[in-house]
Amino acid sequence: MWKIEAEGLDCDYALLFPKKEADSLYTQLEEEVVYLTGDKTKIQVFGKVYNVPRKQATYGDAGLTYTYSGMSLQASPWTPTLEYIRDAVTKATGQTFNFVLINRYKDGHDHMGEHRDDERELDPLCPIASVSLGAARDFVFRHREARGKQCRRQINPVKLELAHGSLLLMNSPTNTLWYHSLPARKRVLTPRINLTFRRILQDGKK
DNA sequence: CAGCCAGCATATTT
DNA sequence: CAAATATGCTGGCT
Repeated sequence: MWKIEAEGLDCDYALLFPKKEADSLYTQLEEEVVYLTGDKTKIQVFGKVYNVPRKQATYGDAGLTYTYSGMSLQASPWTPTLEYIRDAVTKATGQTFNFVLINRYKDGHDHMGEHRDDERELDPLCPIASVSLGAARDFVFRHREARGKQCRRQINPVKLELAHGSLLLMNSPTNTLWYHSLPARKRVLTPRINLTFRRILQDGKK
């Protein structure tokens, strides 16, 4: 397990699963996970509607709802594989989670834009655990004050590669001060499944 | 070289 | 004010 640190950024990175186990978890998830369809695959940004450039699914404890970008997503009940991964993350980090957002990037064209995980129902003090399975992908952090043409400060972005079977733990206050993204990588031809384990507050108020 | 790719600023309206 | 988007531009690499 090693530390990734910068001003206001605090992450831990580790290989959680050896290759063989990661392979079988990946295969099981490809069979088990049911991704969102219909309206839930659309997103509205700057007044325009787009198809989300990846597939998404939400699992978690009964009754939990996760809201972002104006849509409300209900958690499906945990599958055995997801429980297994969740418990492995808890064992490695000492943190407990009641929800997981799954993003599936079918190849290097699928991606995710710059954002922070600052939803209302997330406790900003709880870390978010990101498990990667499948194709390795680059991952980029940028400080919020180092964005835009006339940014206040010059702070270098932090880049890393998320490997098959890896765990990235994003600790407070990383998610408040830094944006992160999964840029497109046209040369990547195979899928990556990413699971971000979170703790959602029951009565989400911030 | 030409074509592709990556990085980054910007669009626009709720 | 800020946005889990795409696009257009620049500059670099193959």
